Amino acid sequence: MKKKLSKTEPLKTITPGGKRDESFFEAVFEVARQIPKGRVTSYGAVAAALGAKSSARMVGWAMNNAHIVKPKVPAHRVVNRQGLLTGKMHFGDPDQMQALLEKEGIDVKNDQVQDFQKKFWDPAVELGL
DNA sequence: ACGCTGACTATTA
DNA sequence: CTAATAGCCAGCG
Repeated sequence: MKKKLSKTEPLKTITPGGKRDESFFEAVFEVARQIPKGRVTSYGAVAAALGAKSSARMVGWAMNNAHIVKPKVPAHRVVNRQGLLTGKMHFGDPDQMQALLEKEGIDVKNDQVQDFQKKFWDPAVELGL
């Protein structure tokens, strides 16, 4: 992270509070909200469920709005393919993500989810896709 | 309008 | 095993 002087609020096209733009984000948020407590998924899995498996980055980018939109999206349940908490630094407090996961019964060691594959929740399957 | 950056992933060396 | 590279798509200077 070189430097983040961007004071400007990211993304206004989503118009939080006034849902109307059915963008890629809403789809991501919807899926992310379906993640059961005590489960985790990956950006690629969500992207794949949306039909954009190649655009895992867009999912992560959408997550950037997750803590801005309502209702709040459990972005802490979304990790990378390795079960690594890559986005923990975006929660305001890096420890918040891990704390939330552990609170839900997920073991996290060194920013990595233990038994990730066992706790993995695939939206493409669970949602009947 | 062009180029850089990014909460990713898979492939190749 | 780890490191580097390409593909991805949208926002921002």
